Amino acid sequence: MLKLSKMTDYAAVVMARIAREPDSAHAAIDLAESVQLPHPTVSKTLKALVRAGLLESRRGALGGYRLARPASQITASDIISAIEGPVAVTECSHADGDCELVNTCGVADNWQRVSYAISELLGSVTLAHLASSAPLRMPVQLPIQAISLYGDDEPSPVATAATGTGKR
Amino acid sequence: MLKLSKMTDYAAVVMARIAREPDSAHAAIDLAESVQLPHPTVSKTLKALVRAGLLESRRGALGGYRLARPASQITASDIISAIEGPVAVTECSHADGDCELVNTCGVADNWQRVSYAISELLGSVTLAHLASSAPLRMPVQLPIQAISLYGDDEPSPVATAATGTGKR
DNA sequence: CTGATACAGGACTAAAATGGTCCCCAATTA
DNA sequence: TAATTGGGGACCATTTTAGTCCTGTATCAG
Repeated sequence: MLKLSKMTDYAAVVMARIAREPDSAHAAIDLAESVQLPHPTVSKTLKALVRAGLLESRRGALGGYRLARPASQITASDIISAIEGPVAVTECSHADGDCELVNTCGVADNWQRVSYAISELLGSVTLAHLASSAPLRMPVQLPIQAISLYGDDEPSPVATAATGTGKR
Repeated sequence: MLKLSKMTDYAAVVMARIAREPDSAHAAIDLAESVQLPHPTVSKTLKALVRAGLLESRRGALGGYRLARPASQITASDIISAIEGPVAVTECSHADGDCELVNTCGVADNWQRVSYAISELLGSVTLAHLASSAPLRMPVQLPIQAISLYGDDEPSPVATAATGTGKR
């Protein structure tokens, strides 16, 4: 399925909800009400988003949550990472070298690149996009044209970029 | 993490292994040996790949598995779907209308498009690519340029395409 | 025809991840 | 000072996942 967890799903919904009314603070209980989800669950999600630096919180009466930065500067990738950790398709996509099967695996490098491409894609979708009711236009036949085999002699610029990314 | 399951990971590794030697039949036990994974597990994975139509099997002595079609015509998306079902980022990405929160959610449509884009991306990576030792060149900054907001009045071609896809 | 090989299908178990709840504490404001 | 609201983490139930095993069936060699 390559599915996001429910918590991440909730996070996106709640973030979008806040993004549509960015100038006021939103109490967890109100958000829970407006998205029709149980309060404790929403609350837990919000805490994670604060910890990840995507939301700011204020306690006390009149407190609540608001975006830490404009919705156009928060990406789908940010939200996903906040809840489930860095985007990586396979265990070894983040290149820590702790997989003892690297030798017999034979696909690790290429998975890493795929992972990187997905990560880029998700990084290009902002919360402003998600919250918008105007549909996005996604690159329909684009990937097929863009992907091509790279010469053996020529070092791939993507390879180095991808390797440098996946810290954990 | 947006992570594939281990079984899917194994599936990719094993498929790649077979793809590198497409003209002979490969017994499960030999494959298990060569990728250093337990035999029953590899066997289970292979069965699933046969059921999905990606591999053909033959029983008996001299039997084993081989690709059902050329490696260039098997995609990463095929392999993932074979093990974990159709690629979908969220529960509602496959548009069956069985999510009672659609009204309060507000992001379903856009997640569907993201899901579709990822699916396309994975559909453009073939087993031949994965098995190749030559690194792929992935579209590094491409998605950012390709994604843009779509006018409200103009119906998005992607929207219709995506909706038609996610049968289960 | 017989026996060895190798896949098919599915039951089963153990371990881990996930979703969700609850409680007590700290900060803020009226 | 009291009411409100988030912070942190413990905790539990359920589901999912990974992995094993067993019984059956097709194929081939001799």
